[in-house]
Amino acid sequence: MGAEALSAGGPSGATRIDYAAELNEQQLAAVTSPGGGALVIAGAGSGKTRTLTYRVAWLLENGLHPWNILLLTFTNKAAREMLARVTELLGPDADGIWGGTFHSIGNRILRRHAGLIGFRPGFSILDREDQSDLLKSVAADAGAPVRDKRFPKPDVLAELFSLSANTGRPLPEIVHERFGYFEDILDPIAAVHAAYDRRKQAANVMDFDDLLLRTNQLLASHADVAEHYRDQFRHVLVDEYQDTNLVQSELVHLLGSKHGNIMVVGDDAQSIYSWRGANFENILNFPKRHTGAQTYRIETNYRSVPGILDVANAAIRGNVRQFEKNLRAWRKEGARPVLAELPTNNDQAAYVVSQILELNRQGIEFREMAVLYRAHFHSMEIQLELTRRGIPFEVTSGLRFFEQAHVKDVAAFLKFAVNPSDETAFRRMVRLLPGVGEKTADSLWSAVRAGSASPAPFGEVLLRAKPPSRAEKIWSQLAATLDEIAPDRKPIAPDRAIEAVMEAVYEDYMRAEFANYENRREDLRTLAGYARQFGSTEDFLAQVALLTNVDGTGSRADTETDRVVLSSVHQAKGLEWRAVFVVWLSEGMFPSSRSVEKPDALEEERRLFYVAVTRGRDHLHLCYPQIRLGGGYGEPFQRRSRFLAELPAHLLEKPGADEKPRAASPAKKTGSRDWWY
DNA sequence: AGAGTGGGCCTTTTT
DNA sequence: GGCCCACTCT
Repeated sequence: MGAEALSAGGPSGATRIDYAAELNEQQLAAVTSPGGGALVIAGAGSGKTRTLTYRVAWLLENGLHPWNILLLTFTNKAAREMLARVTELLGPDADGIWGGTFHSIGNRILRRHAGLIGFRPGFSILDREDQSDLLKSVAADAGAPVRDKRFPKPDVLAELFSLSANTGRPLPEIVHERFGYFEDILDPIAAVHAAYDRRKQAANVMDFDDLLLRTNQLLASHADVAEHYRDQFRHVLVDEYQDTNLVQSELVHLLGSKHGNIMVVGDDAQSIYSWRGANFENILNFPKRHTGAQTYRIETNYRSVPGILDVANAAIRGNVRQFEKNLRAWRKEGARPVLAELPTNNDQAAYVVSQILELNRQGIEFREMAVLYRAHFHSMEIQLELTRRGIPFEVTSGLRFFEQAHVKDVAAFLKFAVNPSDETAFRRMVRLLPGVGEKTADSLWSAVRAGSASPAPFGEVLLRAKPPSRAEKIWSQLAATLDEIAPDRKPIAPDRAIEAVMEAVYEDYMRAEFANYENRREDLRTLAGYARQFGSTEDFLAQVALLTNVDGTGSRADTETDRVVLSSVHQAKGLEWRAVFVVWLSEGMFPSSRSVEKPDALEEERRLFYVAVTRGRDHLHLCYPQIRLGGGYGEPFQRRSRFLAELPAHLLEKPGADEKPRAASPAKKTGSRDWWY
């Protein structure tokens, strides 16, 4: 199946890429797979992205039209990188591939056919914060006991509903399994759930989960639409398959089943997102689901020195449920990983920083080094120490560009102008006005709601509501602004709309509200510049919702680029550094105390450790403190992580003589455990 | 509505 | 040790 598309030879004639020379044998086998189901198990650092991009190039060179390829990724970053690399290989011949995140592809399909499932094409997208805002209002209206301390907060509700959506399992099951303490209030929770769905439909808004669920619903209920896309996508390729959830694998199946050419690439050993619904079974069961599927393994690691890979292979051995595999080192020699046991967390920080300085003296740039940890608060002392010693660093956390309040505020005006049923946007917008809080926003919305669906000018519609006297003047200004950015309800270009909103109301607001007004104004200027490339405000808003990345905006880009990276292991996936420090390898930290009693969760922690270890190219330091100082809660005495205990001792070295940890108490390991508790 | 205070809680995160 | 939330007071 599908092979007929590939055998004819490309219309453009001569092959330009020498696949056999540029790929190793295992990569080549996957790249030139005849079609049908294909599972590519790609170990860490084995050239997974390379394989996938060459596969796309190979398909195109063999005559497939770009339009017939669907390339699904998990993140925007991966999508961009992949498409850029294909373009690098083939140039404009690659234009027209359907590539992107699951959500963006869902969005693209739904924009065309939303009408068939009770939405209108101009629907807006709720991000997590919008979702919480709406849920708060829905819960109150649905008569849920929100004043009861035990009733879940909007964020928790969102988590619950999302987990149910992404795992395809009914709410009661999710509650029973993960939120047992809510079981006796399941009824009101379910009522909120149902009301939330109705409210979204009425407001013509979708949350992130809807972009997947509704796409599946559309394809399952409208055979003609499904057939159209099934025809089109002769080859479906999926990256990071181990992180897909049930809904996503369903979508892959719905779109790829006609031609059956589905290639999924992933590494079961790096599946670290089950807690948010990823289904590790997808990759384990792929061969069963797609009978006749070929399995390809790519196991040569080009990244790390052999010593690091020995540790990685030993680390993952403790897991039961996995495809058997063994990373083979391509590199021949290098330093052995170091096990650094430090007396306290402060010593740990001092050790890491002194090692960073030492490696820097040896010629490794700061940006080539990373400190990885299980949870963000583990980085505290390291940050202090780096600051103290004047070493530049960056922390990969915090708000993303499009999640910042001022960006979302301005977007709310545009959202409402495009979709006047969007009550979340309306609420956000009016709450910027003086004297308007939650209650007033409610009453304003009920006054405006009916008219907002009519084609009347906003000036007229908003007149029906009575704002607090303090806000009367600005109220008419708001109406005028809305009519300015959507005269006759037709939105103008997004960049001009942003400028209009800033000029009319938002600049004044920012100046009064934010100490860093200048920076924020600069952000919005950047946003307007970014918006210029979009044909319509609707497209722009969909992108803003889906693309939560900061990069590419860079208005306030730090000039210092040589910085040590501090990152959670989750966020480090897919990246690599010459030197990697893994800190807080103690029981209860890594693995997290919440996971130690659940075997599945513990296996995931172990995979996480595997991910951490395999980020390092030349140097790896595994660190843990024996005593935790200064921490407010929990046990001060730390025990070495079981993940370290599982490693054969000969794989690890003691810290080098020149940078010995300060206190030298030769720690007793076993036998003295009772002493700790 | 908004500022101020005390109590409880404390992974990981993309879209 | 610090943040977020709920509650109180103005």
